[in-house]
Amino acid sequence: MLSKKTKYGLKALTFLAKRENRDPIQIAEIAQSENISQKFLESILLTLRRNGFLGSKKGKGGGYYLIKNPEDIPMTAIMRILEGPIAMVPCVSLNFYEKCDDCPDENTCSIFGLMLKVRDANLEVYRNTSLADLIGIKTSN
Amino acid sequence: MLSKKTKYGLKALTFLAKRENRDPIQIAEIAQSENISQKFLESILLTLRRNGFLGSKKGKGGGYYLIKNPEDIPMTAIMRILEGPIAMVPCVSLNFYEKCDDCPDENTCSIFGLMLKVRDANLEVYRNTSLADLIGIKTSN
DNA sequence: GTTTATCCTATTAAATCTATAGGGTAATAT
DNA sequence: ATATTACCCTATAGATTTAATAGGATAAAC
Repeated sequence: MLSKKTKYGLKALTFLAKRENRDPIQIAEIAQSENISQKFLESILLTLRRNGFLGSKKGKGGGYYLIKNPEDIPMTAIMRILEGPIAMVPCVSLNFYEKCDDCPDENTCSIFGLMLKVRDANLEVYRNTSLADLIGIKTSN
Repeated sequence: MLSKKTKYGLKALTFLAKRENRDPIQIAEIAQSENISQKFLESILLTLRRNGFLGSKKGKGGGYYLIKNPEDIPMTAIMRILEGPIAMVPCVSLNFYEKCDDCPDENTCSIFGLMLKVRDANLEVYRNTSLADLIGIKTSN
């Protein structure tokens, strides 16, 4: 399941990406427009700023704004920050590798190969999708 | 993240699939061999039996056994039973469709298209992998 | 210096996942 | 028959994660 955190984060990012200019937008405006708890969204935007996706400005006329071109923000980056590892098990994760505590040996694990294929399939999608693609015409089907 | 339920279920299924015959195997033996809490595994096997993957026999000499050929058990089926929907959001789910409560319109939702692609990528993998594939030689990479 | 709006940590509330408890039921062996 | 074995089944407790809130600190604008 996609967490609300990721969902809200993506909605906020697309909201900002859709705008013609990069003037700061207040949290309140995004929250209201996208139907998101303002405080919750606040913590999400903070995370996105700390990870280099957003810039912010304090005080009157302040708010958040995109710091990069939407074309240059791949889904892999956003998903890893908001949702965590793309892999379903740590032992096949590229960026969050960890040994599975209950698995004695990856080479004999029956699930390992499947999880590898799943990871690659998801990576393929996320790598080939940027924030810009999300605000464009909807994908077919 | 893959739940322990699914992980344990898959391990139990592969354990049973690997055997040469289809004699009943006790829960205790599977649990011990795969390092799984016996009571937890019990409830998982029960689910798998109720969904037509396993048969069971009571009393002495009883246990669980595979009811189908491993080749005829696609990952889609197992994942849906144990892990739930393959889609990350209900609005793109084939078998568990539901409208997202916070989304006014799927046609204008910026995430919809992405989630559709992710779902299809995962389906592609799960549809083309059977339980038999899990006990074979490990996938490359 | 007052207002505005982000910054930041901590805490609570809710939901989900994992595991256990404890007795019921049916099959087998003797 | 009856004792034993092993699955059947529901409920519940414990642990973890997710979602949301609280409340003040900091910095910019006017």
